Amino acid sequence: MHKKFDSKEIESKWQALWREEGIYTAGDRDSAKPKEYLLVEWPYPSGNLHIGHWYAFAVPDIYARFKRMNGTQVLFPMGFDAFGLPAENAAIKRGLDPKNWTYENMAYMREQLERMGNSFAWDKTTNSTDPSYYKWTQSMFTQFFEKGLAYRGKGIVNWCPGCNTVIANEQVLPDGTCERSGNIVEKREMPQWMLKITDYADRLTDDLDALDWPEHIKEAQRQWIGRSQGAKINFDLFFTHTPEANNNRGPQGEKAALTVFTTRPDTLFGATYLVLAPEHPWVSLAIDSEPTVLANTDEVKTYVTNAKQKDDIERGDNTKEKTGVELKGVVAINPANGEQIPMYVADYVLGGYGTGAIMAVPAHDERDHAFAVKFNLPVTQVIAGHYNKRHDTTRVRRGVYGLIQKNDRFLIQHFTRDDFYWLPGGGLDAGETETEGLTRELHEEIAYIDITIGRKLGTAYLDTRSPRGGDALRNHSTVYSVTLDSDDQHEPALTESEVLDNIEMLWLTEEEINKLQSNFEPERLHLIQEAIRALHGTLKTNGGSLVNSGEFDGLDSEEAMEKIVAKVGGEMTSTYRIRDWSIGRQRYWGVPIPIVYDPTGVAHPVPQEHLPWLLPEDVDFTPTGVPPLAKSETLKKRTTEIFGEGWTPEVETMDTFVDSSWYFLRYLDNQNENALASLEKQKDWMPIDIYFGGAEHTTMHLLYSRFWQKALFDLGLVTENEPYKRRINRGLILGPDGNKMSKSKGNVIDPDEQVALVGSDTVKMYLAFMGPYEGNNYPWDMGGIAGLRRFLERSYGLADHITNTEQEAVTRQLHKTIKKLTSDIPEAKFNTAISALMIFVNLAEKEGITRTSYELFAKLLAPFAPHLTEEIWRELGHTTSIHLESFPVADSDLARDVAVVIGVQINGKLRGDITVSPTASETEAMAAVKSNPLLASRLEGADIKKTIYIQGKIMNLVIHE
RNA sequence: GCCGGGAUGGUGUAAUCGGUAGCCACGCAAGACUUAAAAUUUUGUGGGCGCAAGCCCGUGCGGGUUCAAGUCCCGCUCCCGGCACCA
Repeated sequence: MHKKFDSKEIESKWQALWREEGIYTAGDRDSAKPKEYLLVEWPYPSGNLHIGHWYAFAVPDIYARFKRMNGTQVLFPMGFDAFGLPAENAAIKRGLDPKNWTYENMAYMREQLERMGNSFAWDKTTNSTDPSYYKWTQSMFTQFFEKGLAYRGKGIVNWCPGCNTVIANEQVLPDGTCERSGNIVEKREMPQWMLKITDYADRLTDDLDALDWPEHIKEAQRQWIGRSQGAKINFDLFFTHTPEANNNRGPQGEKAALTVFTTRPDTLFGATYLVLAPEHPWVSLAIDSEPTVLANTDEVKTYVTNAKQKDDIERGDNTKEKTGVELKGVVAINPANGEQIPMYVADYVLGGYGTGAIMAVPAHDERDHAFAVKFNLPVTQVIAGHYNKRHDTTRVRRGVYGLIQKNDRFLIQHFTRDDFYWLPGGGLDAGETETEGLTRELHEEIAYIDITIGRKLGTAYLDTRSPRGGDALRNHSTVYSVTLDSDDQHEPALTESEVLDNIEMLWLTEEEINKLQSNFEPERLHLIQEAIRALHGTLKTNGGSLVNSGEFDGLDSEEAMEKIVAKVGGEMTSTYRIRDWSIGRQRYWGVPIPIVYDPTGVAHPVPQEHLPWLLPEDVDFTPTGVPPLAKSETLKKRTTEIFGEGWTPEVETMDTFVDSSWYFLRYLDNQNENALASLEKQKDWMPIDIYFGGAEHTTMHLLYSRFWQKALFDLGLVTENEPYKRRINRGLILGPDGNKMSKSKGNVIDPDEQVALVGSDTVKMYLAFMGPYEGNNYPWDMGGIAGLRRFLERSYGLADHITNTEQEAVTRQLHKTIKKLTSDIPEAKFNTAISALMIFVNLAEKEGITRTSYELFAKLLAPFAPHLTEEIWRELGHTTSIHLESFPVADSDLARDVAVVIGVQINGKLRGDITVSPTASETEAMAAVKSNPLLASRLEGADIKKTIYIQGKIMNLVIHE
């Protein structure tokens, strides 16, 4: 019978002692030890710990404790992100003071956190609402302001009617709702406090490469920042409706011109019209100009008005038909060839991206092509080869393969729907499927890629002087130029008949290729597969070359870019999807923006000596859309007293993401009154070695705080350019029904209840055992947690199985377990580590265990079950904490097996197994096979052609039967 | 559409420099203990055939490479996450 495991009693007893002895106090840096800074996301003090908090904090504690026992000085702090709307909303609803509400919650939650039994360094704690904290938030803000990094900008902002405040782009979900309240976000035009995160877009993208983060997070940030490299090119305008407008020069005497942004300057010769976004300032100027420069002002005006009323979702629907209106009476001059091209306003061009104006190249852009077809605009192909750069990051998959075979060579090409629009036919015949249409087209005229046995020999491409001349192509007047080797030596061009005469052509659909795979003899099939693979590699790197581009004809598209930009006086540049971070909030419970306005309305930062710029308390914070701080008399009075009559305070507060952008720095030096954190303390601890957190922060907190750190770095206030070396994203704990926990679904698991039921150690181990910590979501399973409780009871009960001597197998298993834990825990593979502990207990319970081994086992279990192991440790007669002990080191001899069971395969099929030493020779292993009657009988009279023996793994015999 | 990550028993998962697929746990079934139930405990548990020894099949689907494939290669399907008329 196992010993009674009174988790409640054990937990409160040892928690009190740990607190009393301060064994988790971080104190000062001890340079004799290596350091590890482990960070978990500080919680919002909502008033109650939920199971997600447990998953977020209790499981990383295993890692922290393991590291500590391994002689590392660990910093594992905890604090509260305590500003924010819930406090204010609770205050409004129940007539409370947000500050009291927040501080009571923090006190209660700290108790709950202590009952978790984590090894937090409470001596380093901080919270964002403490004036000694937000003094520094404000100080950094004013320094950003002085550097021009914080500014009051005008623009269209996201207004959340639920929160009664502006929110940042990152806080708007893809469906257009608010990340906090779920309300549909409105667009409003108003002045806004912004941080210039766009200035750091390049560094935020480039520096990701060196971080030890999961690739999907890095990639999500890259996409969010959305850098695209290209060029800005000016197009001069020419007025035909009001020719006198051509004489109007700008302030510098410049002609009227429009700047477009393009990622494909190499296709400039193919730009056959220009498109402006409805929001483009030139459009409003043209509408309002006197005398009017447009021949169809009213039509344009109507279109623009309608377009602006459409919401983002409607405009973002790229499946709908393109709309637009020509700007009659003005044309643009293509700077490459001097041609006059028409101009349009259309809502498929976005005002907020690039320059809000594009050059349309319908031959090489799907959207431009769709628009050109609808408005009957010319399509000029300027890149030869089927390959469309727009899709350069991807490999084509769907579509049609063409396979050309000549002796041992295969010529294979693969086409997709995107190739249609410049193919001579340009579309499908009636009743034809896509595949049929492509096949038909490709039978007639095509580009070739020459592949042989997995090696790229060279490329060939379709070279036509008459890209729109579908008829000419149909009549087989195409000239194929063929490059025969990878050194790009151009062979004399072959005529089409030369090519066709020498090659046996097979045009295959995907289906047929698949069929081929089953019918071809293996050797040839292999060749085809290699060829297809090489083809894909080729497609990825081969951008095609220029045609119909004057002096640039024949140039590779990649190298043509800069040359064409140089010729037309453009500028190579990048644009970004990311917008500046809007941080002003029209609410009360936040950090006051430390800005005052002089009597003329100019903004000035509040000087350092007046920080913290305290949040006033005489405020009615009923949300009306008017910032509550505007109603504070004391704030007004304070401003007047310090700065003089006529000066007024800024009345907005900061987004709480600002508070959490630097909290990890304050932990390091939470008492410092002269700096946010001293550089010495930062050198001691930064960067953060592991940041454990949730997926929801990928493009918000994680991006903001990286930006903040870089901005501080440039100010010389921090020692590191990147805050987080490694990031581990955990998943979600779902309700027992597999759904996200929510009160309305009634599937919420209360951790306090669970702890009362089975104990803190059990809850923690259950959460760690469910599966890999990184990534997955797991439903709560009542049976599962009972299993962990049983395991701990049996671990405790091992005390009843103590013997004077133990079987060698037990000792060996113990050392194997040490080895397994030592490699699994650093990789955050807590589930397999626990599984190893279970295997050991299963064995030890059956076979008996010595007291020495039991002590070692207790230490192994200590990071996972800190309370129970402390109890076991003390019962074994120790007077100091087990958590001050060192983690056991595996004896490499004992951790190795003396004998292993390995499988024996005959002709690749498992037919039995043998027990041999892991270092047994092939002769020894063969002897073992022979002594196995079943295996021996199978080998009787057989001719062993080949023996494959891998020590400790497998024996495979190939025989003639 | 593009990018990133996945798919293994009834369930969560384990095993990837290719080497006995299913460790550990849950669940389930049968037995022991009990008046009974719970708890505990023993045994079994991928599917099929067989009294058994054993045999056949099996890691989303179709192929391939290899003595040997969950793992590598080619093609596909579905699921999760991110982005999306971003020029």
